[in-house]
Amino acid sequence: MDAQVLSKRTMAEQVADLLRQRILSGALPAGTPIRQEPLAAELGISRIPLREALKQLEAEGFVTIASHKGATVAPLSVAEIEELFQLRLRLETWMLGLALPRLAEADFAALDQLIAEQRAPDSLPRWGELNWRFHEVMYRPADRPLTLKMLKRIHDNIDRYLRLEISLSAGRNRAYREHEDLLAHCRKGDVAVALDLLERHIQQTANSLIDHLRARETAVAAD
Amino acid sequence: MDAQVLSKRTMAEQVADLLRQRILSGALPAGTPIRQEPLAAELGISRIPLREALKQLEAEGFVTIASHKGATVAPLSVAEIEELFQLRLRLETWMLGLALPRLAEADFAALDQLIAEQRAPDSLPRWGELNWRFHEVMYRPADRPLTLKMLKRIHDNIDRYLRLEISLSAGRNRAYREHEDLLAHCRKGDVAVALDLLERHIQQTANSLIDHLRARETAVAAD
DNA sequence: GTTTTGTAGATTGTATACAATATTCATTTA
DNA sequence: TAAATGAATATTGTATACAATCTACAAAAC
Repeated sequence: MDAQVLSKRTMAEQVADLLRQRILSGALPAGTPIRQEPLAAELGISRIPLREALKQLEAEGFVTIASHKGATVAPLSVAEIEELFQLRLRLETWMLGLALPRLAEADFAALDQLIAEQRAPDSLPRWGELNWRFHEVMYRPADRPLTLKMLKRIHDNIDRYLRLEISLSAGRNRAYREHEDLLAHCRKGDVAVALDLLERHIQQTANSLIDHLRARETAVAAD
Repeated sequence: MDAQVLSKRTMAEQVADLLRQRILSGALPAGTPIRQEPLAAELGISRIPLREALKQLEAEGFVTIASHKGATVAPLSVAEIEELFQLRLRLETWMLGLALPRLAEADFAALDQLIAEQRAPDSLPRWGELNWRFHEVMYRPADRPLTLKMLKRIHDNIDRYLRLEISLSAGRNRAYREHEDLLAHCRKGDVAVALDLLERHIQQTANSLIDHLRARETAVAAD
């Protein structure tokens, strides 16, 4: 039996999950104001649990709350996105270095499976989730749960911007190839090469996203 | 005029600050259950803003909330404290490397001032704050605001345990000497030595705290 | 015409009241 | 005696109602 399913979840928790999904999926893009009364009415609840959900999402970096003014979907500046990628670089190379010697055959099999799922034709809406799970499986043996939680938060915040760019499929195919390459070298236990590939993978992702965002920025400014 | 002072702060914010202070000062030690009704009554408010404050503190890592069971001051395991120190090591050496070439004379003066304050006889209750400000001034020129915020959170969570050990004054004096040493080499612009000293400073702090905690743990277990 | 002021409406913040869940402890049963 | 049951109590979760604050726009002052 799954305890999560059985345990009565609170309204605030369910609402937080729902809104998080809407933000990650792009249904609520950055900057969207969140009015409490209409949203609570739509969800059929009062504003109290909604406010608690918003506080939770604020802590996760998805929402900005200004006293007496309300909540909006948090925008990330290009500088902040760059910083998040730099954090990923530092933390993930550390984690992979710790985890690599402890990766077992079951982990490699799971990673193969995830790459296959990512390549499936209808996987696009689950791209962010599958991408994170790939990285998570690699880092979990490092046995650093707080760091892993931090990394998930960083990934999620990046992903809602990456989504725009990854739908173009060119970057997506590159990411899959890099995952395969990285996995192959992890299997061989080639630590130095694996860390180098991971570093480049993160760098590449950062560069293509930031180029894309800068292009959009100037396009918007030219309007 | 200071906008912060003028802006009307919400009850939830004030309560969060108050509780955070009580937790950091040790007035509310780890594991203490937080009952909403009595606490709200003591503060002269309703449970609604108190609940929002608790949600905020949960996000900051100071409080654990279990549905329908209530909130407690979050305990940190020795393993989690070790992980937090390892995160500090990675993030702070990175930050100092970025910041060092950009540290100006005004920064060095501020750091001198902070060491002097730390050495003042009545500074013990402000130890955590002064210690963080010393590190913060060093890292701020790195211009990585998200990382800086993350580090503050880590420092605060460590500090409420460090407080127990630092009151013994032996470790405190060691910390001050290490700060002075580190500052001297930063002034000289000696990057390699400064990074090495910072690394050792964090390691030393971690070791003495963890030894202390392990000793207490076995002492308690022997009860 | 521009800026300032003031008021009405919209929106958030919080108190109160009630519902849902968990805990405690006396009672029963094996 | 020990485990199981269940009602009484305590505690948290949420709806409703009201207070405080902000926003937008019209009127007044310069």
